[in-house]
Amino acid sequence: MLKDLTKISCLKDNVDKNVTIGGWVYHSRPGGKVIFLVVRDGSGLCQCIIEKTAVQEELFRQLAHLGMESSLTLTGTVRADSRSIGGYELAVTDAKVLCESTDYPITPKSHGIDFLLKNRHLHLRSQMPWCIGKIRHTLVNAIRQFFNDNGFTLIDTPIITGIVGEEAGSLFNVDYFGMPAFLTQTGQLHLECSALSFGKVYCFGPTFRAEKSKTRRHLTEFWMVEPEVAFAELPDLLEIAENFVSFIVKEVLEKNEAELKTLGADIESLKKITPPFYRLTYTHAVEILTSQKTQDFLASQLNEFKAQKQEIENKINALETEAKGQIKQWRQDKIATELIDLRSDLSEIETKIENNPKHAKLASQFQWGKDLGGSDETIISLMHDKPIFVTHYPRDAKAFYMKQDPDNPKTVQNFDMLAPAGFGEIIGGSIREDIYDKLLVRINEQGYKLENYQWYLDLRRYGSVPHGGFGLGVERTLAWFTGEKHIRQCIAFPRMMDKILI
RNA sequence: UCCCCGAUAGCUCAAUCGGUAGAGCGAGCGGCUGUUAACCGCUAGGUCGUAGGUUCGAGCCCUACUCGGGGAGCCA
Repeated sequence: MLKDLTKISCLKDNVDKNVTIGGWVYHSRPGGKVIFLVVRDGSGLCQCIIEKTAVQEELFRQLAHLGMESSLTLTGTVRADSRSIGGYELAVTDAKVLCESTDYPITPKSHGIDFLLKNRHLHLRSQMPWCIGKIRHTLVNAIRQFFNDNGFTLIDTPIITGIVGEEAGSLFNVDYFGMPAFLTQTGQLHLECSALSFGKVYCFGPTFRAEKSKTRRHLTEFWMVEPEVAFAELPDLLEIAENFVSFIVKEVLEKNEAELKTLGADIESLKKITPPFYRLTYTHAVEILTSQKTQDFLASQLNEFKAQKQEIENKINALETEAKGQIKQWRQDKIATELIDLRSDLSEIETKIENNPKHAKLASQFQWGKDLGGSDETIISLMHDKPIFVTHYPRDAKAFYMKQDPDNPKTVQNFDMLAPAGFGEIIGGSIREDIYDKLLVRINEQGYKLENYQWYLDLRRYGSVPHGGFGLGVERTLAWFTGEKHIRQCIAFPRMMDKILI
């Protein structure tokens, strides 16, 4: 069966030939003498034309009544037609229905997020999840390719672990034959061992955080890639990170331009993502945040938001006035749909207007020593058109293993990479403390049990070298590339706080 | 844990001052040779999230709860 089928993505190579495709009804527009069936097969969409005179009468009747997501095979001649989606269509001569679907829950009209998540097992067939899935595939491949081509060795770090990376206690507990264990929140500590064996290593897999964060940037299970490099100093890491991010952007742009367009991604901004990225110290970032320039920037943003709000309100008023007049029913419907969209835009812009002064206040009152908050990152991110490295955070705000900066002992040699245009943190990383005595002090300061870290200290006892690494979140990166607002759309089966679907 | 918003047909949303519950999509039937979220006609579809309260009368007002969305903290 499979061998007899032609993939829709290959129709362009089969013009004027007779082929059979197998797929699902994505959209149906039955007419009296001609039926338009848009069929998807996992490789693309194809409009199939069934003329009443070209097929048997009973088959025509059956095809005219096919519900969305009915599965079938269709045989016919491929022809180029600019009116068809994808530019090619199938003039059907025969078809075989495998499964007739009726009452498919997901309709061509808009749905709420709750409904779509409850129907995730079916929603996965829709265009948006499909496009994101194809881009994710490219992204994951590009990530592996970059590290494989640059001398890194893949290390599969454990998912069940007894060690805790950072002090955060928000880990999932596992009852491991009566012993306490956790689902991993990072492969870093295992990678440090590995880096002292292989030199350059990386791990790539799921990671788990039991943080009670219900936002569009959080998942409890997400995928992270973490390189770790021996003999590396901070500038080395930044260079690897910017080359890495530039490479994966380039790959996605090359291989998924059509999907990016369908999703409405900002392709022009993505094309700007090339080395070098901006470099900013934490101290400099604080100066920016508390500067008049930032206050002016936020004030101008506020004005822009207000202007946008006014514009949306004007549109709403105009449509409401029009709807009150004597107009055709179809126009009424169209107005109703537009109003729903506009009201949703309006509510979003109102939130921004409400938050702007709060963020401005937070930024202006920012004190050296605190970790950068989400809104602070967003402000820095909005002020740049390329990714920004923020380096040298205060030692007290960061994890115990980060290496102290010799030039300013109050800071550590770490970095976050912020995606531009308000997307925020995509990467977090650091040089690790490689001096035995200093690490010992940090472990004691944190009040950690020394016996749990003897093995970690061993790495500093036997052939310690400067080393470091970083972690990049796959779903956040994907959200940034695609312009998707919710991170949960960027994984096939999202796991969120208080919610496991299938 | 805290703050804000919401819950009306399978889905997305209306319902003016508290006064008989509405529309589109989807489903079913019929019509239409080129449709692009097609269009036109007809049909079916409701315990207004749950429990109380105020009132002659509650989808609308009040209280509590449940569920969902957005945000803070934390983070990739």
